[in-house]
Amino acid sequence: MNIGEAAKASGVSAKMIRYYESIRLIPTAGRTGSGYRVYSPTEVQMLRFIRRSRDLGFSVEKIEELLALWRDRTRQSADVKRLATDQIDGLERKVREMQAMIDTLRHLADACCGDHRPDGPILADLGHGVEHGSDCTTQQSGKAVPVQHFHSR
Amino acid sequence: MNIGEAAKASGVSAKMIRYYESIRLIPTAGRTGSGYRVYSPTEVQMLRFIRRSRDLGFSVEKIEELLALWRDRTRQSADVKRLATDQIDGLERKVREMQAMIDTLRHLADACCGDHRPDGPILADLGHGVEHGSDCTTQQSGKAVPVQHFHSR
DNA sequence: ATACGGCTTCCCATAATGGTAAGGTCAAGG
DNA sequence: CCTTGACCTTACCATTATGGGAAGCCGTAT
Repeated sequence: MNIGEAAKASGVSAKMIRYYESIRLIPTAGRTGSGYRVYSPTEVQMLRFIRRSRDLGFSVEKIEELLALWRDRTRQSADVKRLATDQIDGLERKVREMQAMIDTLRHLADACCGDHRPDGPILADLGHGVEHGSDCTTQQSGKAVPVQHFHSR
Repeated sequence: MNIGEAAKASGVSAKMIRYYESIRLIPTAGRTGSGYRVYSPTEVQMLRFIRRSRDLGFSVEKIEELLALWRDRTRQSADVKRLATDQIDGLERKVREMQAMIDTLRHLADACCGDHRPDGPILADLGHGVEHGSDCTTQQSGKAVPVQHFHSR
């Protein structure tokens, strides 16, 4: 199996397979005489494992741990469970942060009539913080909350 | 006001102020004779506007639009409202995706006893269990859902 | 033989931010 | 007057995970 076939079979792009090899997430692939990488079904399976883990939001760093557990015959399911619940906690924290942003934005949008007046409360609020007596105080201390930014893909 | 004071007053790091200038999000700052950047209260206010918008999850690209509206005296509040609701929609979509990940993970974690048995269902599911003889029926669609990855900061 | 498609490596780009290094500047104190 | 320390400047590098592209080799079908 060459890299293209392995990519199709695993759902991981050839580019990413090479990348995973370069960062040693996966072992160095074997080569044909002419230098083509070759993959066994076992390696494709590992790629699928990685792919699925990425789909579940695990970072490459976490996947390294998961792979170690996967390979380790002496692993204990509690270890795996801990990784999973940590991941859940992280995701839930992010969800809460985003929900807070949504609440504030909805509050601002509701106060904005969407009409043709030359000024709405949103920009004023953004510029001056709390104004108009609005209680957009979901914004806590002066310290910034780590924020995720999203680009549509 | 030099860059350090402007940073403190706006909550935007000096590093990021220079970055915003370099990408032309903010106009080129004035300089003292010796080359120090100087900031007026108006510019500090713009930085605060940016900072608050970032806190609400707007990308720099979106903030460019918001700033244009902020500066444009002929702006219509409907335009601002549209940006806000678009942002809400994007955030909600991401929340739904993450919730789906959480559900899947919780399902896996619940099925995992957290005990000392040398194997749990999580790894088998992630890897499609080929190694341990289970079938591949846990596999869903081959198409990936766009996924966010989170690093704790 | 030739063309096409797949493979290789290497370099570049993304978004937003932090870090570091080498050097100039300013204000206070000896 | 000179030193010290805090602050400023630019420039470069790193991060995460991924895609794009070029230049060149390889394999197969016509």
